[in-house]
Amino acid sequence: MELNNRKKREKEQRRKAILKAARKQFFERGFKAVTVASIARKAELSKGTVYLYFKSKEEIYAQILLNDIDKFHERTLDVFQKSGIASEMLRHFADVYIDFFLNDRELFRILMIFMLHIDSMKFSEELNKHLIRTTNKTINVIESIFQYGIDKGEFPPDINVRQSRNAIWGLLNGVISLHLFTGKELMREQKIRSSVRVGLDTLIEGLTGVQVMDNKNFSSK
Amino acid sequence: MELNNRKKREKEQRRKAILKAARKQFFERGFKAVTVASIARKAELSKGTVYLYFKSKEEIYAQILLNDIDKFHERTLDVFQKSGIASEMLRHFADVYIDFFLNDRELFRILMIFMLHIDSMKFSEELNKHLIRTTNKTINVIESIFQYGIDKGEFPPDINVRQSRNAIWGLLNGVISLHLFTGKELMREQKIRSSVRVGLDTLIEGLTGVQVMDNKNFSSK
DNA sequence: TGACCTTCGGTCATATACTGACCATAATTC
DNA sequence: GAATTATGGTCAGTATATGACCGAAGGTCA
Repeated sequence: MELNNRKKREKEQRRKAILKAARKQFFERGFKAVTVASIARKAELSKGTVYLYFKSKEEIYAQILLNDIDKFHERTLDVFQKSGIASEMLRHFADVYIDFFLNDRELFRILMIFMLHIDSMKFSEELNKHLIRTTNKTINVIESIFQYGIDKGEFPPDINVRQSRNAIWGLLNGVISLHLFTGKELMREQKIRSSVRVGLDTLIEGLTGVQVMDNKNFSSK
Repeated sequence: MELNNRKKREKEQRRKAILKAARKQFFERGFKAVTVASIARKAELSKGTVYLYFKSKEEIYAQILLNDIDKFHERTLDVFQKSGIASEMLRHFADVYIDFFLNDRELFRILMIFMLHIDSMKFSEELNKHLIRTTNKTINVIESIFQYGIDKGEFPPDINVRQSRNAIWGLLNGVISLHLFTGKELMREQKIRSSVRVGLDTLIEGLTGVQVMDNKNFSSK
């Protein structure tokens, strides 16, 4: 049957309600501790109905993670709009990265655990692949920035793009992981930003030999 | 089956959607010209579904009319809150009456036709009874005000309450009908209010012998 | 006038959506 | 390691929605 608008709207509403209820619970209590029944209850649906919209508990989790990461990825694409200078793009990227994960620590924690212990996670092959692919899309943004810097003559043509990308990625994750996993959770946002800024500039200089101009105002939004 | 909240909410939503779609069409094009199919279409439901919520086209119409009148009746009850003086209550009643019908001319038109040509309307006995009963509830508010005036000593005890009530009711309907059914639809709201005011005060004086104080500010909202 | 056509209120068999008791299995308890 | 509990996933049963269909009423035309 041809679905009319109302029906479509209502289906989407149900889907959203399930995802919303699930997201809250997963991020509060972790994948394991949350039951499908409790998701259903919160979404004001029965368990059976949840399974009409998603084929498994894991699929719900997957859609939440992948959707969140996608939203993040989309935001990182802004860096190409805001500036024509590669080093500024990298700074902008770092800002977006920090913003996003400061506002969604649990997602970051999950992804970190995923990346660090990929073998021990018992997600399906399917979800693993998706997560890796989606994560890579984001990592590649960094690579693109370096490539852009080379093309524009801002960076020397002989730098190792791949290695540079990994270094930046590692720096960002390192600082934020430190923040999340050590006892230093209360480290102030501004502190994180400034340590990332310093590390970033140093790293860019080391990788490319380019002296990054000291623009202290840059991070102000 | 025990209906959970979501189900209840959604049922109410459907009902509201049908009534909303129907109300608009009935008041724009009249009872006859509107088809159940078009109501259903506007409410984004099928004709069959409309009949799950209402047992006939007339029942939909009935609920709309009765509900509108009930809302009106409720508002007229305010008169007992706002003042302890019967003549002011009558003025207040007139204000509410005018306000309501200026904002809902079609309902008024329908009721007028109903009252004037009750025999020619082909509503069911059921709806006729309801309409009359509901209308009477409102007329009785006027009667109550007169009774209150007598009890408080504001009006002489020997006035004919029933007759007074009918006179007021007639005055209000007369002025508004004139406005609606003659070519003078563009007569300004303020004009109607002032002609009702003058007529009302004169009528009260004639009926009760009480000189109504000339309080020109009364009607300001 | 009466045969034909159109329209529309109302019905109902079918289709879609939702539910929660149930099942198999894995975790936990004792 | 038997017994109990907890939970992901299934499915037969129920509730809700749909639109093709029917009959009556009114209109049209010869």
